[in-house]
Amino acid sequence: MARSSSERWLAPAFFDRPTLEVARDLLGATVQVRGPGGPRATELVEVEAYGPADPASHAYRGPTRRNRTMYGPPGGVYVYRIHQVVCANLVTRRGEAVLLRAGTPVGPERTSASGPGRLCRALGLTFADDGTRVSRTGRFSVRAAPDRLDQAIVASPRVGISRAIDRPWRFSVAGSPWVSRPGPRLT
DNA sequence: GAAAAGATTACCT
DNA sequence: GGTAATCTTTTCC
Repeated sequence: MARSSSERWLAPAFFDRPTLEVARDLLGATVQVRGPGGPRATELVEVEAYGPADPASHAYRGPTRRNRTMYGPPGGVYVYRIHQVVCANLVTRRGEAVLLRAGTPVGPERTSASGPGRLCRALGLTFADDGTRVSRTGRFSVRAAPDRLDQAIVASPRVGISRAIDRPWRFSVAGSPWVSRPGPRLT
């Protein structure tokens, strides 16, 4: 699916595509979360794909209590906890998802969204959001990236995993100051 | 039922 | 650059 107008909200069908394609197309997209204090939004600058037959994926060993959302419909929001922090993914095809790793600062406070835990905290996402679905008018919505990104997309190894560390399935916007450390590989 | 590991972050030297 | 915090899920016995 090609990128479309900058005002287009992504429908669940957008996520029903190969995970690597979805991951790349999410760079530059805007994630918005509506909450009691008003909507909070960030423009994605870094994501990671967790695909099929992927030893690093939470779904590698099949459905479990934790990863059940990954087996739900495309466009689902899979939230998991790690070390007192929550991280958010968008479900693509069955058992696959894209981890949201970093975005531009959020709100007038310019709260940091650089890093998967900080991104969730900045948007006000909690474990209670696990299992919700992307929708134009709901709590969690995603607006399409511009037709053409100003900057190139960089592929590099994923962060913080111990298996399948060779797969370059981390995608980031080249030169963005908000990409989480230690920064994308330059090659 | 117990133990280990973890898609992280903050703070230390 | 290294490590502690901190706790749930998973995995193994």
